[in-house]
Amino acid sequence: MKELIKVMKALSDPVRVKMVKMLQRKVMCVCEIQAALNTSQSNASKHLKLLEEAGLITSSKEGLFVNYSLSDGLRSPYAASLLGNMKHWLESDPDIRSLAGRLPSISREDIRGR
Amino acid sequence: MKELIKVMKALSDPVRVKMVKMLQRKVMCVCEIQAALNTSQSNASKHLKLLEEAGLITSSKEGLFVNYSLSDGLRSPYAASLLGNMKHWLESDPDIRSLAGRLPSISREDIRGR
DNA sequence: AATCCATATTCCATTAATAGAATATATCAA
DNA sequence: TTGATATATTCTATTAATGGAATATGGATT
Repeated sequence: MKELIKVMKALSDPVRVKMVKMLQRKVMCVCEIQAALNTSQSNASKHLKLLEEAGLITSSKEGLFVNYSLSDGLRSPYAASLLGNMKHWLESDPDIRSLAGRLPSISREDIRGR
Repeated sequence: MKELIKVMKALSDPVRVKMVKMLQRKVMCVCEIQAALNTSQSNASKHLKLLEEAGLITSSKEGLFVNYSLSDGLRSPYAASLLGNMKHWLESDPDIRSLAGRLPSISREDIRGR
């Protein structure tokens, strides 16, 4: 029960849902996610932690960067099912479409300058 | 997006998840649900309202009673998918099994006396 | 070593969620 | 109409969730 609640709670926030939708499109580091969502660094980091604890995403270090990607779902059947749903959900949502459109122009190399 | 968040939030609380699991087994009125969950009347009523607003359950009046049942999911594709998942999720959860076991002995006729 | 940089964590304030008690509403019975 | 009953709503208090600023951590670069 607790595990299910954790996954549901993780997907109960617009910021985190947007993060999942972004990671469906590409692997991203924290600073890229932060830039895409136009939020604070701590906020991005905290939301990502919640998603990871729910088994929805995973992280791996690459030098100073931490890359986040969608989970394979092996850890949580709830996460696996929901990730399957999320793949087609919100694909026509205006906010998600615009966010997805901006993704190609967001790269870690460009971020510091801006 | 808002609609999805509403459904996810609705299923992010143990009380409401238990309500859904109970309604998978039989149609119940508020006082039966309240008795099964051993909570206050206002609490039961409020949680049910949330579930209904999310499109997960529906209600119909029968005299003084209000019967709640699972939604057919026509109103919200998110609710429909999640209800499908919930059908097999938590079937072996101890709390849910014990709750389901108690259901047959809970009837509106008996409640006032106890 | 000293510094820089990306990320994580802590701190603090604000808002949302939850619960029970009290009250309001509506329907049935006498 | 009066009273009883099931449910909904309001009120109030407590806890959880959210967000930004500040700080800590750890790896890379000089």
